[in-house]
Amino acid sequence: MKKEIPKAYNPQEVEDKIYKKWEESGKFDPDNLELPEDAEKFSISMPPPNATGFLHLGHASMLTYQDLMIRYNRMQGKKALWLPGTDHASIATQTKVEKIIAKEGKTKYDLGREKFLERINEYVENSKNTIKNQTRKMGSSCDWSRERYTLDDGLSRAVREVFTKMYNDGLIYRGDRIVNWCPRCESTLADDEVEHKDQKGKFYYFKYNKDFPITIATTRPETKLGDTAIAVNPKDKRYKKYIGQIFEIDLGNGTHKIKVIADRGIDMEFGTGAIGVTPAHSMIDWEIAEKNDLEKIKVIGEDGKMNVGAGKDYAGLTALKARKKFVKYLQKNDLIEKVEEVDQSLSICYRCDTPIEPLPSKQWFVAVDKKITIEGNKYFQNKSLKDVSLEVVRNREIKIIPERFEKTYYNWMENLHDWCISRQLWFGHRIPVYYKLKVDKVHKVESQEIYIGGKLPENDYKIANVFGSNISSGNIAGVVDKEFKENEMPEIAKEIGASESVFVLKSKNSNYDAEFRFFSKIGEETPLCGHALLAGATSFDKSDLKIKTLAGDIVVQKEDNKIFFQTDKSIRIKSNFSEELPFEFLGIEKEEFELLGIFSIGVPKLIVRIKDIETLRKVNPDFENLKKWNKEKNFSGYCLFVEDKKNKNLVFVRQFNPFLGINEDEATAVAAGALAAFFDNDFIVKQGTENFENEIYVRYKDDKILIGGNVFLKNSEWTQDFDTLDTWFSSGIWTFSTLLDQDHEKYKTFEEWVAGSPDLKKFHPTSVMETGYDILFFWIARMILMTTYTLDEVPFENVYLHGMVRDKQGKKMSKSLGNGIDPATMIEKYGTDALRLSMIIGSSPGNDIKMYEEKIEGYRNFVNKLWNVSRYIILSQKSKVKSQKSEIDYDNLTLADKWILEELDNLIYIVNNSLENYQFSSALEVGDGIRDFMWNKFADWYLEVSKVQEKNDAVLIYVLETLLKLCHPFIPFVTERIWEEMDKNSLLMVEKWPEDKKRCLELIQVNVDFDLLQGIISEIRRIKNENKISLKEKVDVVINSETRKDLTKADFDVIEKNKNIIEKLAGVKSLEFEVGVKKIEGWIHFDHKVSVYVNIGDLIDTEKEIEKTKKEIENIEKYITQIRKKLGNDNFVASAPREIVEKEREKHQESTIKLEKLKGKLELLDN
RNA sequence: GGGCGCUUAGCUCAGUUGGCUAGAGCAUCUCGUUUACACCGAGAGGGUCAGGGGUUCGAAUCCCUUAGCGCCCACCA
Repeated sequence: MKKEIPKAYNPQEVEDKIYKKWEESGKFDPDNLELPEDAEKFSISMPPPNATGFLHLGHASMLTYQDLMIRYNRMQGKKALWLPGTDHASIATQTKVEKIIAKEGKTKYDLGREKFLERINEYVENSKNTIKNQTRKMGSSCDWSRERYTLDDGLSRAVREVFTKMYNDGLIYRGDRIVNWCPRCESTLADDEVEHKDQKGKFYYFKYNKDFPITIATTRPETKLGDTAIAVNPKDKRYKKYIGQIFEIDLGNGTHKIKVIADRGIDMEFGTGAIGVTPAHSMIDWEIAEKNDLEKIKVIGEDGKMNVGAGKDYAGLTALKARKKFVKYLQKNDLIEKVEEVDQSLSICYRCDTPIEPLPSKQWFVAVDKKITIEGNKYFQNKSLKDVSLEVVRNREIKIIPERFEKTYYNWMENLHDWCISRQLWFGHRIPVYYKLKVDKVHKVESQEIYIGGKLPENDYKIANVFGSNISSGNIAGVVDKEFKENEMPEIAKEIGASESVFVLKSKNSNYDAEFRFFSKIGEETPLCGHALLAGATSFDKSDLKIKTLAGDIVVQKEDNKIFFQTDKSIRIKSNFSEELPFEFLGIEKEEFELLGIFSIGVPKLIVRIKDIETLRKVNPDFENLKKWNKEKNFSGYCLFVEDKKNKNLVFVRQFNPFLGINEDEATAVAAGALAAFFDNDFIVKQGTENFENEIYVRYKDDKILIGGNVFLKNSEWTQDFDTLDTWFSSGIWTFSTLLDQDHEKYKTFEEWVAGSPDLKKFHPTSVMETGYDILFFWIARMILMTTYTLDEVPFENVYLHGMVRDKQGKKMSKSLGNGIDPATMIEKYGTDALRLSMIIGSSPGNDIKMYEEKIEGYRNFVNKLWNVSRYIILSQKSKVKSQKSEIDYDNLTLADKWILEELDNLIYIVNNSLENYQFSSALEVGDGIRDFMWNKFADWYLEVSKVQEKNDAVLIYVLETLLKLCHPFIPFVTERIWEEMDKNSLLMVEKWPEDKKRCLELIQVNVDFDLLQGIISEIRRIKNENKISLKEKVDVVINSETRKDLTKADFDVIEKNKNIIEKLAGVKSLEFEVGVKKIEGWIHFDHKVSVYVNIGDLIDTEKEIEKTKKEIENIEKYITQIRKKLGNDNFVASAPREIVEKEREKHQESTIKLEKLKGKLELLDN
């Protein structure tokens, strides 16, 4: 009764079903493994794939290695947990979604923060599902019930808790420092998120002006507009005399001072030996400036374009254009000495390849060098994060495989600078810092009250809104819904902590609709206030307002959303004022703008709406004339903006203040305040620039407003920091945040939470962290840093680093090169098992692996071979396998049985050994691995023999079962499927892993004997083959030994006993053996152990055989000479180990015999 | 500039304290549709272990050096 088993293994039909079966069994969850309490744990935290896009071969390889380890350990009876998840990957995901919406012609500002985040979440949901499905496709036996996402509620709380803890321990601080800024992402980057690209560049040698005594050299002339010093080496004789001198220069952007300073770090050989110090736009210059207390002039803005600091000739230009312009300026003034071509490395963003601008900025940092002591902590006793992170690897608490990466790790860790963790991205964990303004702390940002982590306290006072670029010049505008009393206002201002404040009060005085007070300093009333007007005007429904101010009465008219003002004192504004606007100074036609309103802090300004963005770009003011005009009209400038027709929320504002000179911050504050007031706080105001100097984006609706890094408070609530945390901050706590009890609300404190999380106790530290070496720094290092600190234990015991997957040429796979292989396609074509094998075989820790389709195809054959081996055994069973409980009868085994059992035992040992040492490839293919056993030993020899001798089902089944177990971690699908076919009512996945029994007392003899059989069979086959005799054609064979020395009685017994095997496998008609025969008819060949005489008459090609034999003789003579030389060397005999010498002697003897035989053969052939 | 790695058969790679005439798989060539498998079987050919030097009784393996390739780090302004 034969079962139907397909001839070829068909993975497509099998894999999904098998995976479902595993998943439904619940055995991916270690709690369902029915193990004793004290069973050893084995846990892996799956490196969370980015929640973006698809799984690529890199993921496939990672999943393969981890699944392999998990399955191996699970079968060994350990509590095996593989915890899967995904990472929100803020910068990568946000960039991706930005690209997607760009195809729709939109930017994130078009959508606004909320909608944009919705879009991202939608996208993430989608890719998470894709990733999960593809992870399943790979056969990953991870515990889906414990799946996590970095933005999960629990994980997010963990982030806040850790942040707070670090803050409280003084390890997190907010600092004003130079950071890496990506203009495209509009965000900071950590040092290691910056990549470098080699580039040709020009090296300009020039002087600031004709009389300047020192020439400097630079590749970025445009930054020199922000120079405040020249640094030279103190030993440099050329410049010594200038050190300490201060020069005044003007590069066309106003005068500033240049101080000549000494710095030992300056290379005298390089360039001119003098460098222009640009504190705001170079990391090293920043440090020099810090040391020397230099002024820092910012000339490039967050958009990567020159800002007002560079002067009006440059403001708004891209750095590149500004460079050209500045070089032209230098040429015109004959200041350039020479220009050289040099190789330089350009810093680019690791996510979008945009060149990085170093910019000064206020950001949050993790202090890595600060030494702290935590009571009762085994690591932190006057140690820094860096100290401990180094220590745990140095003392082998964490082992990195391969070891050489430890050096890399040390090197990186030792050079680590404070880690900038704030990002100006929208997607991610908001920094858990809340700000609140208070009276006595209002003057400096540094003294803002800060609330870290957790929930906010109750509101304790009320402000209508606050605006201002910095607190010292910050403004508060409010509508106070109560009767105005003469001396009340200063008190209110004090109470709410305004440094400058405006109040609009509803008046009961019938002459006025409102009254207002503006306080330029606390308690000091002043007459001017544009925001007040706006704030006030918008607070009333009436279209005509009469407002009382200290400056006089103002009439406000609202018409079609426009507001017109008329005052009797400071400004005369008519409703037809737009006619009077100096549009000609702006370089645009009058139809292209309209007056919208007026506002002011000190001096009134106009607010003008421009028709569209294009028009706004055209604006090119004539400052000289504007200045004059302003003076006449008592104006200080304009605020121009464009309202997006489609989306009312998008507004670009451009501020001109030719009268006072432009102060970015103030302009921002003014515009922001005005607009916020005018539009009833419907906007977030974000300082930024696109093409214009001093422009402000009023970008989207929210209840929070950010102005130039400060907050715009509404309703006096605590306001959370707008920035998000570096993605790696949350990844850094991944190993334990995922194991914390997700029902976290029942724990009040972090300590309680940790104590109340059983999984954490059970599975942490994780056993192995398996990942690519490319994220050693990004991730591994940060996990070590964060976990040792937070939990007082390491995140993992071992780190296994795999290499990158590359194409056949060794190139990185990438979409642009089109050389990528899609794992899904490969799985479709060849099956997951084949793909997995192609990942494992030929790979070694830390080394890249080359991947190409032919390789995968090759391993499909491997899988199929196993399938057919099993098919044969299963089909050839006399009785059903199911009831096969019969033990192997060890007393009744044939030579082949014994041989295969010993070989199998040896295989178990090899596989175990390889896996324990993370040598996955060698378990399978290298040397005597699984492949060799399965294919070359079991299939090619044992199964063939078993067709000849009486079948020993018990042996066949035992070997197959064991083989399947050994194969399972590598190729889980096919093995499980075969297991089914064997009618086992169990899952192979949780079968017990084989142990090598070391029962091989007979091993050596068995091997020798079977080797003899194989040798004879191979020899006969070879002879036939070389003489073009079909294997099928039966020949007569005589096996002979000239002397008893090389072929014993026992050998003859073996041959006799297994005669039928030789006859069958080698195609032999009659087999005889003799001793001492010198010559028989026909043809002769020698093996090293036996001589085989094959009687095949005339069919031999004697010439060829003679030649071959001669060559062989030559070779062996050479070899013997070598050995003799060795043995003749007294030094060798004296100093080499005894067993080596003994081996050499044996070799000598054997080859001498062989040589004699070969000579005999030649003699026979010659006849 | 500093660090790490690689170079072994046409290709992909093993070769773990230095000791089999340096091994696999793929590809090549020859023969073969033998009732598990042509996604197969039987056999064969193919390497100055990148070059040079050194240590050693003995080097693919350890040291030095040269060349080529690759990667990482770094503030050459």
